[in-house]
Amino acid sequence: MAANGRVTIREVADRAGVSPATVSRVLSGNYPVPPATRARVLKAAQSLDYVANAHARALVGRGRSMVAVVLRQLTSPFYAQVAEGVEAEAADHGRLCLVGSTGGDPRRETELVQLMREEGAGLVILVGGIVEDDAYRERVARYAHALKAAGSRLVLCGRPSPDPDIPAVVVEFDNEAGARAVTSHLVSAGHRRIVFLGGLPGNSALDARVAGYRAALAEHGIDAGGEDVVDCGLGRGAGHRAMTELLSRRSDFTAVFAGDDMVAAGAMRAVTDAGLRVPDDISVVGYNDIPLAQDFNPPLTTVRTPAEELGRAAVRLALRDADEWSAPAHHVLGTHIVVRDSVGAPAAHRVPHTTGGFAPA
Amino acid sequence: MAANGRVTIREVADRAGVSPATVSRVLSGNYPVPPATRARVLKAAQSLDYVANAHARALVGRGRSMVAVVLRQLTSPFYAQVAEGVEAEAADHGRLCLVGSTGGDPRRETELVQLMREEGAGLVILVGGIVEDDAYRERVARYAHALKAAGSRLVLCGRPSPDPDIPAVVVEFDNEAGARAVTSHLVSAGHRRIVFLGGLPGNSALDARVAGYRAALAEHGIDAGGEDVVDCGLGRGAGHRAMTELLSRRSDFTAVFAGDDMVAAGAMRAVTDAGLRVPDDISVVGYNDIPLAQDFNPPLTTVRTPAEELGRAAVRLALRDADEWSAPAHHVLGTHIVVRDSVGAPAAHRVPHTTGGFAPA
DNA sequence: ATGAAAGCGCTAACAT
DNA sequence: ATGTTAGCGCTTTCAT
Repeated sequence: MAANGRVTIREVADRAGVSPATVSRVLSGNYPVPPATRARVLKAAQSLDYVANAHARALVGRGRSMVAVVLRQLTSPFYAQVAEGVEAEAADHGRLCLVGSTGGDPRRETELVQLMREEGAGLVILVGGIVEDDAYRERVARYAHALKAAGSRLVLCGRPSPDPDIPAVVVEFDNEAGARAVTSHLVSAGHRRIVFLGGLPGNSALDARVAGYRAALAEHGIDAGGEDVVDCGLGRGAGHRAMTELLSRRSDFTAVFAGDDMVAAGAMRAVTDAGLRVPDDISVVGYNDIPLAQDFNPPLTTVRTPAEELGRAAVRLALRDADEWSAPAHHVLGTHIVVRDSVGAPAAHRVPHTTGGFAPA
Repeated sequence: MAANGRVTIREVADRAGVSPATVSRVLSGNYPVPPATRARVLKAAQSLDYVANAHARALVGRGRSMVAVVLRQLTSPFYAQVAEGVEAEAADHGRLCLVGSTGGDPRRETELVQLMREEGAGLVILVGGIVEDDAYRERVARYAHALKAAGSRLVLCGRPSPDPDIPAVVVEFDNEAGARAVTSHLVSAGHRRIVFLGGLPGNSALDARVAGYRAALAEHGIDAGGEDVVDCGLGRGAGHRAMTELLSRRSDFTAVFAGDDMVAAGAMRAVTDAGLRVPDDISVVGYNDIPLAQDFNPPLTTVRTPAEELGRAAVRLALRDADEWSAPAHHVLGTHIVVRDSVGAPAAHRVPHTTGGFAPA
């Protein structure tokens, strides 16, 4: 037995009365071995409960490399779905899945990419929108080139490539189209004053949603003052706080477009806390269609983004890409709006008065 | 450059004009090296963008082993929280985290444990309740011994050890106490006929909750017929289906204790669909206190199980255990009930009539 | 058909 | 202070 306690191929060989080379041949199965010896070796391996040492295999270039996912957090329903998709597709390809969460800290992200490189991950998947500043662009370019040099691939999942020339596979949603669709839905229901809750300037995903929201408004000839997007960021808490404050300051809007479903959850709770009702007093739409969106009060009208498929596509494309030595792929997945009960006609009593004494934080 | 494209320690050595051993010494930092050479080596490594090969390190026994989590699925809010705790604590110990989901398939579980063994994971954490049959007990014993033989540890997280003698660390909640507490809460509110929705015979966690529920009822001198626990299993869908059916068949109960919050979500939706209200017509309590429980309609009274702490404790204890070569640890984490708005007084119009024509499925 | 030997990238005695 | 050597567990020529 090896020093660390693991059974080695050597011991199996001894037990079976053959050389390590022969054991390797039957275990790898890529070389013809007479059934008799083959059986003997297999029996020896089984009785010793032998498991191959993945590190040794990797060292000689025979290991299946791992798929690494780096995300902000696992407990966000959206990220969890993406991670699940990644894991499932990785499993389908016989790969193990390494995860790391950053909590949104760029330093931790760099550290994780480094660790994944040490580990020889074949795919490093960065998931979720982030604020795209110069430092970020520079970082991503570094990751991509370093990974490529080592024969691995960087995958940007749910965020655009900062530069089309960096060697990264990107898979994302058309956030702008989705946002335009829900906004139009709100307008069709009669709403004219719609606030966007949950902007995060610099964040690619949110910026695109804001752009879609503005585009839809413009299409319908509605003039949305800049003050109609509240940059409170994401998360249930942020939505609750921002909505509470908004309610105390303004009464000129009849609908809110939440940056994502968690923000919508917080916002709806704030509406209820204020003694108002959704959708009678205020309509709300969200984004992502997390599994529990149908259990909100009322069930939430939102945009369905196939999160699990995003994760699956990330590994599928990157793996295919790696096999074919082809050019970096760029895929965008479609989204669609799912109508439930959180949108109604605008409340008659909430009259628009453009001079609402409101100023952006 | 190595065949696979990675920069090796050899190249760094050449570039710095020293031997590989010297490079190793400065990089590992566990051996005094004069500042001058040290700087030279560091510069060379940096300019070559060298990253150590974790496999080579692991092979010589110098790698930090990984922490592996095996769970049913990542998208369950409860499991996601546990996984997040595991990842966080692993990170705090400088360990990377490997995940695998089984979808509840024992064969996949075995396969994953095997892969984790190949990978040399120092900790293999099995999370979540399962149905405990003989095959399961036998499997877990095998895992535990195999892992121990290789110097690793098996951790049972949120499930009891099938046998106190197997070398596994176990960390779990006192499900019975938690269930007894919420049940008592319901009884204190005046409820006498409470159905338990979401039993799953053989599943350790659910069985314990059912036991706690029965114990509380017995304490209060209430005779719960065996027909008051509905074995519909977990998940939102199961809860919705079971509750819908229950509502169509019986009207003699005034409260339901859902096996977990997702079941509660489905059940509450079913109540609403039936034109009834929570808690006016029927009171509902859940289990786990997932983050969105406060956003249910109405906010859910439930039992808080510190899921993230469960995950953290799993790795903390197992790592400590491994260091000290001490005996297998067994920890149970406390839970507490959090009161929100889903429990009210029993509806006067829902009169108990014990002969409800109801028969268990 | 199967064994012996070299080597993957790294670290740790053991020299010098 | 630093280089040389051996060897971790495995696969794979190259012999036999």
